[in-house]
Amino acid sequence: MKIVFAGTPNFACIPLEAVLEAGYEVVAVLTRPDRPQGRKGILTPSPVKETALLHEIPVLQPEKLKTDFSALKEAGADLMITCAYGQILTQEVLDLFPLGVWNIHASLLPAYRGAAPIARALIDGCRETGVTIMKTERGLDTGDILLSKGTPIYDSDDCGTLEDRLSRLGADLIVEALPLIERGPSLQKQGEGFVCKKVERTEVDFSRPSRAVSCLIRGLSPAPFAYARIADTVLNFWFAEEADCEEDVPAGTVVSASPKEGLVVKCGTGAVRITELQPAGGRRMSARDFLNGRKLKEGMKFDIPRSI
RNA sequence: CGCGGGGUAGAGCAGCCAGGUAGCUCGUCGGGCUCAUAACCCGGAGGUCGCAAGUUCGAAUCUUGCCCCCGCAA
Repeated sequence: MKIVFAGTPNFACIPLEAVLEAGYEVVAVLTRPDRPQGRKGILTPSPVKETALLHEIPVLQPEKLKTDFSALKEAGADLMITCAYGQILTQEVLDLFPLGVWNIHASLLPAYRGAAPIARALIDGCRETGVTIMKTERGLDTGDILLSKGTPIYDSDDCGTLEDRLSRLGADLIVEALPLIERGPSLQKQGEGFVCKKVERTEVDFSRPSRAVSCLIRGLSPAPFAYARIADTVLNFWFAEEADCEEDVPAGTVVSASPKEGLVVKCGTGAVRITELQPAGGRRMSARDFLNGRKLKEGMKFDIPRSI
């Protein structure tokens, strides 16, 4: 069975390697074109491309798949696996594969269809999410479901750790799914679901409840980050946990700023303890290290963004 | 030429503008106090001040060039 693997970000790398390790013949990898990255605008290949090159698999990266899929056709694969590829597939492309196109999606469909299911589930405070293998159709993640598996979301998770776990889960599931697909699987239709939007860099609104703040921070870490302003500077937050707070002070007030107690900020209800952060121009550091520089004192107040 | 911050002890920072003894918080090591401690007190070790050249009697500090790290924006 010849397979094309379509994917772009890190999330797709482990599934790709799993498919290879399981002994399948991946005849080509489809990924988005190299993009300029960082301050210097260096042209950077996608993580999936790097993985493909490592395994000496031909890489296809059309700017517009919609009009430029001749190379994909020539690959002559029986089946395509998609995993966060990043371009919409047309019916013409879907029809290229006798055994169909199958998607690895990082949510328990039909919840969290779309762009940023992992971050969104975390931000929304979900206690569980998962991975779904389903048939890729023209609709946005609406195809019939073949397999799915859940995993708990812990308070110790951020988007990075959760993505990593889901990526491994997706790898296991796709390896489990391929034999089923060859045999002609039975599928389950999706129920009523919803689409989630891409995540953006977001200013923390400390007037919200502590859990909402903590989930936002963790959901946007390690990118694109929840941030806040204080004392004429911007802090990116890498990690936060909920904390107790008896004090009756306005939301956004720094309740504790000692290396021992950590950086505790009052929220609308409760408080959060920022444990990992990054000042503008600086490296990521523990709150302890940050506070050792004595930049913050108790009683100072974070800006609260205007109502959204 | 997109905008900007930074490189000083193991960590996080101050000192630089107005050149002249290497400072703070923490960690670490040793000692003390204590029933005890992550608490408190005393003491110690630990630094090519990113690199190079220049100015100067004297440079972390001023000048020039270079290297590296990072935030925003794309």
